[in-house]
Amino acid sequence: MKISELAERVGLPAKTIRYYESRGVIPPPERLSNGYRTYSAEDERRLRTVAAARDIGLPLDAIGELIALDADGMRPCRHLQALAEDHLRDVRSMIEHLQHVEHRLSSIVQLADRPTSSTPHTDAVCPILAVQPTAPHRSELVDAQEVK
Amino acid sequence: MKISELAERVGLPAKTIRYYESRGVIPPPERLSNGYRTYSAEDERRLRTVAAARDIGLPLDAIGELIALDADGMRPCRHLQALAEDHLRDVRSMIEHLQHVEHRLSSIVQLADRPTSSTPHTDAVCPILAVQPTAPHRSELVDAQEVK
DNA sequence: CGTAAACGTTGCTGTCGTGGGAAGGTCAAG
DNA sequence: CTTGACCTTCCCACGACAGCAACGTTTACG
Repeated sequence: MKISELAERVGLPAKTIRYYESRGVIPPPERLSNGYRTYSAEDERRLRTVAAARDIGLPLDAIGELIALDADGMRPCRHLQALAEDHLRDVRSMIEHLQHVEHRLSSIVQLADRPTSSTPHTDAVCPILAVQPTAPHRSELVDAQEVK
Repeated sequence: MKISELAERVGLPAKTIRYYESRGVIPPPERLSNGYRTYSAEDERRLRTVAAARDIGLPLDAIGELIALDADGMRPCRHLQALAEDHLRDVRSMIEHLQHVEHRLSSIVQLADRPTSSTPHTDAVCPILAVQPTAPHRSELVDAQEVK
């Protein structure tokens, strides 16, 4: 199986598969005599695991450790559990934060709907932005997620 | 007011202020004879607006347009409203997505808690990852948010 | 047989919003 | 005079890719 067929079957761009290899997330596959990568069913299984782990937002480095453990014949379930617990905390705080932002945004939209009567011309660039900021503190950058 | 004082008052690192200037988010300030940036109260007002807009997750380019409108003497409230509406949609879909992820993660954590009896040794790297994937489709990358 | 399309390969750059650090100029205090 | 606290510019790194360049290989067709 060449890279574009694997890409088709797993639903990832071929470029992404090469990137995962270069990052050490998946082991380098065999090569044909012309230098083309050739993949086994085992490789496909691993790549599907990578995709599933990526879909829940785990970082590639952590996924790479899971795959490496698997390649060593270990069952990385304990490891995965720990990762999932940590990430679950992060996801929950992200949700909380986004709900604050959602609330702020919807009040901005509503305020902007009214005429200037209820939006006093303060000295701010835009009065509706002058409402109390959501986050009194911030520090940790949390990862991005994909949505359709 | 020099840059570190402005940074202190607004609560942003001086480095970030210079970055905003280089990105065209804020206009370049006056310079002292020695080349140091010097900021007015007007500049501080604008920077606070930038910080408030950034806290709700607006992209810097969009914020830059708001500030530019303000610098041209316009009230960018209509513009802001449109931005907020669009972003509100994005934020809501991000929240939805994260809630799916949260659900997946918590079921992974629970499954991993049980002994192998309930986690059949499938051919997957880790059986608990084999559960139905959350997102049947995905495409659009949505922005990251900050949390503490 | 030539050639064009459709693959494959490597490598570089850009995204977004910073943080970190280098290498150097300026200024006030001791 | 030196130390330390500022300021300046510039470059590198992050995560997870996407886009493009420039090139080699294979396959199909006239």
